[in-house]
Amino acid sequence: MNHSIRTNVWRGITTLALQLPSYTSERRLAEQTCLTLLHSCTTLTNLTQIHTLILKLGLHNNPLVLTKFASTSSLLNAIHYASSFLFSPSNNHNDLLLYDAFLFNTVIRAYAQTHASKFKALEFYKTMFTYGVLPNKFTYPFVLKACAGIGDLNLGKLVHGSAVKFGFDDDRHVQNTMIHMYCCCGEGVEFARKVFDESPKMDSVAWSAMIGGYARLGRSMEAVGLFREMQVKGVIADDVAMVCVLSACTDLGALELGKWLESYVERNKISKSVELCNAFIDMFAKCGEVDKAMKLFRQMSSRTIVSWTSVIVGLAMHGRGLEAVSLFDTMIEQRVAPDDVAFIGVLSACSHSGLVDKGHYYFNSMQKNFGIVPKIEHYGCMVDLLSRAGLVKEALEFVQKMPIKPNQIIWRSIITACHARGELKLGETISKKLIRSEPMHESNYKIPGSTMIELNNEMYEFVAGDKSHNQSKQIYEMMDEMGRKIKKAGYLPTTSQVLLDIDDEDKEDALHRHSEKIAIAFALLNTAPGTPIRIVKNLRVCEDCHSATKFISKVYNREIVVRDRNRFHHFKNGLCSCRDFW
DNA sequence: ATAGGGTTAG
Repeated sequence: MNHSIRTNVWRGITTLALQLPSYTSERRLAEQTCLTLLHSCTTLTNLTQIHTLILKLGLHNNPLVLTKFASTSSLLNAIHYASSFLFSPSNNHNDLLLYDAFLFNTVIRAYAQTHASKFKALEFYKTMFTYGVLPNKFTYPFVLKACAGIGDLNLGKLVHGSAVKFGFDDDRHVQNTMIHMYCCCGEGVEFARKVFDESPKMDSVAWSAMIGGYARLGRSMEAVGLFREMQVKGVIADDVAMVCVLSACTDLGALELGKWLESYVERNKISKSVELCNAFIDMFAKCGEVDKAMKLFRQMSSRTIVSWTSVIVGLAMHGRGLEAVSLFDTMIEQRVAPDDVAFIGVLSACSHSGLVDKGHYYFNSMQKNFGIVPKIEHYGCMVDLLSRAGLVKEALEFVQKMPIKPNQIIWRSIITACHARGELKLGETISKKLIRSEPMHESNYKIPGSTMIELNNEMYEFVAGDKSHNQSKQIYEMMDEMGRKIKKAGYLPTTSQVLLDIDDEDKEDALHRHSEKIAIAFALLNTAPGTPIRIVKNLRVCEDCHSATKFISKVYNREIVVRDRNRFHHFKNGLCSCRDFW
């Protein structure tokens, strides 16, 4: 129905309804009228009119009308209004027939999908028992979804127990939501796995719930492993399962796997939903192939804000800030409304490419032109932008003027800038303050550095000084050779970033054993000459590794693509795409 | 009427 027809129908039926006598004997007509009205109700004003009408016609104890009222309210984000009417004392509470499971399910569903009211869903789940209404098999997916949103394991177990008690735990939908719910509850994954393993017939939904659960927790290897198991079991993935496994693949930086997944989609004719395309864009960008991501983006027939943001963030990560910014401008020209995440993307693009004025412009425009209130992340981007550009003083002033309390991330980007700019005293002062106010921050320095590399469909992970690999001997010989060759080419070790209190020779040795050098040696040993090497670091690349990798790319004539915690470095012929600005 | 999904500063 188009808008004007809808409005006319609305007017017509309203006129008719108001002519009905109160407590009309023609209950069916009154009921039908109300249901039709609710069906075409699109505004809150209409809803309150219908409310009045329901009372006038004495339909406040008609379950059919009440349920429709609840679901319409839910669509209009007004479930609170509906539930306070439905369960108000003026409604006849003694009439138990008034409420049925369908009505409660509608209310529970509405609250479960409303962001801030998951607890309300559980409240109504309890309320249904006090009214003597028993849950049915449709009740549990809604309640479990609310539990997933709350993320409380004990609550989840309680509802699980309840579902068992009423015999709904063998329902496929209930089981699948149960898996999802447990995956969303901190320590619950193992419980999810138990439900998953005990399910007699696992469909694609169950697999995606479990794979997605692992992926969200950063247990990407397990996610990919489970996807492989799924293929062995002969279950064909659908687009949602693909999104789940792709997010794990993206996390691992496993480009070969990503390409294989792309061909899997083609082979199995999986529908290319917007979400799936977005996941592919993100994967290609974060596995080192932004151009491929751009190509996919251009081919998409319809895009969402997430598609734009993914490709903007992707370009930014590769240091292609100008392209990212111009894409953002195109997006605005095409009247796609940016959201807060899109602004984080464009601001970080400015930051990584030193576009200070542009950054200021976007930051100011987000509130002025788009009514988006900047969050701590946006302030963080601005501080980072100023800090990286060497404007440490301006960054500090910005922090002092911001209306939000700065967090550790913000302080750390200033400290990093201080080190880079030789403002050691200032950096130290801030560091000391930070340690005093947030003693926990030390834990951040204790994450061990590791580097991953994909080779022949296998992921290899190395930590500093790693000797666990069976090629270890050759790897260390290769590293010695690398060291000799790059020194000859002019490489000088940068030992200033080594924090340990040891002498220079040992410091050099410590650098020499950094995980990314091990991974590069491993790659040089196992890949064909002239082919690109791709590695993924879990931390920011250190200055010495950055310098060494530049030399390695030249001496061994290899393109080396490094993804670190924040961004990409493309090393080629002795130079890096970040132009030493990272 | 019911289940699983994408982008986020360093």
